[in-house]
Amino acid sequence: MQCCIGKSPDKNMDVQSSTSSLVAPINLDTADPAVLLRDRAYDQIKAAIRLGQVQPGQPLSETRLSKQLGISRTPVREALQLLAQEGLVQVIPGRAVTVAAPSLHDVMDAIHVRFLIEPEVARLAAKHINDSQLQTLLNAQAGLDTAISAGDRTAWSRADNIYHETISAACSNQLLGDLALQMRNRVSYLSIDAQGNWERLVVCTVEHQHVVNAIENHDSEEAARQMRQHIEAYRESIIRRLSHR
Amino acid sequence: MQCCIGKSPDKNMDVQSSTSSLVAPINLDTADPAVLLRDRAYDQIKAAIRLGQVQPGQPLSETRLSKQLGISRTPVREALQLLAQEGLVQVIPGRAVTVAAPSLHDVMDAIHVRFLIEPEVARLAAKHINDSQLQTLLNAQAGLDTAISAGDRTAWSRADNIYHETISAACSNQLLGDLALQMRNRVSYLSIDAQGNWERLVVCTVEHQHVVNAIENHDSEEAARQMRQHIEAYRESIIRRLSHR
DNA sequence: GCCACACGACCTGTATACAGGTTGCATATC
DNA sequence: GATATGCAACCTGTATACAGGTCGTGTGGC
Repeated sequence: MQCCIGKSPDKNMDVQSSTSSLVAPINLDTADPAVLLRDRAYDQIKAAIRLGQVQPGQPLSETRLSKQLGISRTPVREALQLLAQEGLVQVIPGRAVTVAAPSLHDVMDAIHVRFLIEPEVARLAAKHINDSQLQTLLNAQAGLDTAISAGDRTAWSRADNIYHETISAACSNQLLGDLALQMRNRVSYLSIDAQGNWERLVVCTVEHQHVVNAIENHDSEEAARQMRQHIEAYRESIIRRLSHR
Repeated sequence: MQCCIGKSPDKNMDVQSSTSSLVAPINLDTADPAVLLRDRAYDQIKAAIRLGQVQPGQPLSETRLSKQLGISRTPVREALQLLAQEGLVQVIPGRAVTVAAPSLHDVMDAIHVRFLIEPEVARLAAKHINDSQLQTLLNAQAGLDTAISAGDRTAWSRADNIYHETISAACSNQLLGDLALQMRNRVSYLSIDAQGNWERLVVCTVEHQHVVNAIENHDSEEAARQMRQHIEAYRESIIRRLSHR
């Protein structure tokens, strides 16, 4: 049961109704009109899911979202369908759209795919990365280190995103890179992952460093090997966390 | 330039206009109303692309498709966005939607992903396939053989689809299986692939048989190995065909 | 004969309208 | 008090309306 869904809606307040706003309204005046509303809605909803502002299983009503974003249902609906295709939301036809709540089996399936894909992404990145991308990657790694020193989970997560996005972009196979990011996004917002214990983040940062080192040395095989180890450790950390409950 | 696009449309014939129908209209009376129009539009458009009834690069106007299918633009638009996500059509925002015309580089990227994914699909299928799926697979293989004997390309293609769909379904990782099918669909409609020379189809059928044998014997490693060889041969056949031009 | 420009058909992106269907609550009945 | 039933709000799926923008064609000027 969600706190703000059963509430009787104020019919007079047609925009930004009494429901607590899970997503910020889109400012139609200042925003670049060339960017489609659909894409902006997509970004906002995706961010809300990734930040945990809406929980897995929670319904995402098109009507409500369109009011909160200050746009019509059409672009919201299209954004939700994109997210459904990526596995972040689940559509129950004719009934509801909810934040996806993948089972443990689903999570393991996604990790399995990551295990197949990401070592190859790292291998290719080590071969094809350019100077600017390498600099971004090194900065991201530095960001991870800093976040660990500062004990800042949010900063770590931000740097981690840049880290993965940079490697995916550097692999010279856009399809493969996009798939890698998608597989990651499929599970990264789940509490099982996002709130991983601090010790794991520390270890993870070291693993990331190993991958970065290999990429910096353009050592493809080593990069793939390190990434494989990283995914394997990630998989085991999730299994361990589950068995602890 | 398409033959029927520049034609001045007959405003009076509001449905099924003079444009030659690339997709058959959806019969709203007989069809199951539980199936969404979006999904039926998706199936029809996808089939038209896969059958080569619309060529890569050719524009797919929402308006025209909705008239041809006898439904409104909304479900057509949603179907096109699904297809765009799967890489079968390309959206040029604000301008047009066209049948995707991937470059050689794009094709090679997709094959690279298949090379990573499909051997694992075969490996898992050999482990997890059930009796009914195995029977379907054996039937599909028999269909391939029959089609080769009869010299029937269409029948071969149909059996090939069932073959791949069955293996993907049998791999017990739905995400992985779906990805495998998607990667295949991304290129299978291209003339470079679909009209592969006959000799290749004969060899391909033998390769398929090797995979089937391994799966039937539940020999995972051998299934993976055979599938790897199959994809590699496929890749080389495409390179060979291109260098012949 | 060639180029610039204006017009018009068409198309996409977005908003809104309409038609079922579902869900949950309140009331009535046993 | 527990269960059945009816109602009302809401929601999705689909259709339609509206607002720009794009592209090709045809005409006028040079």
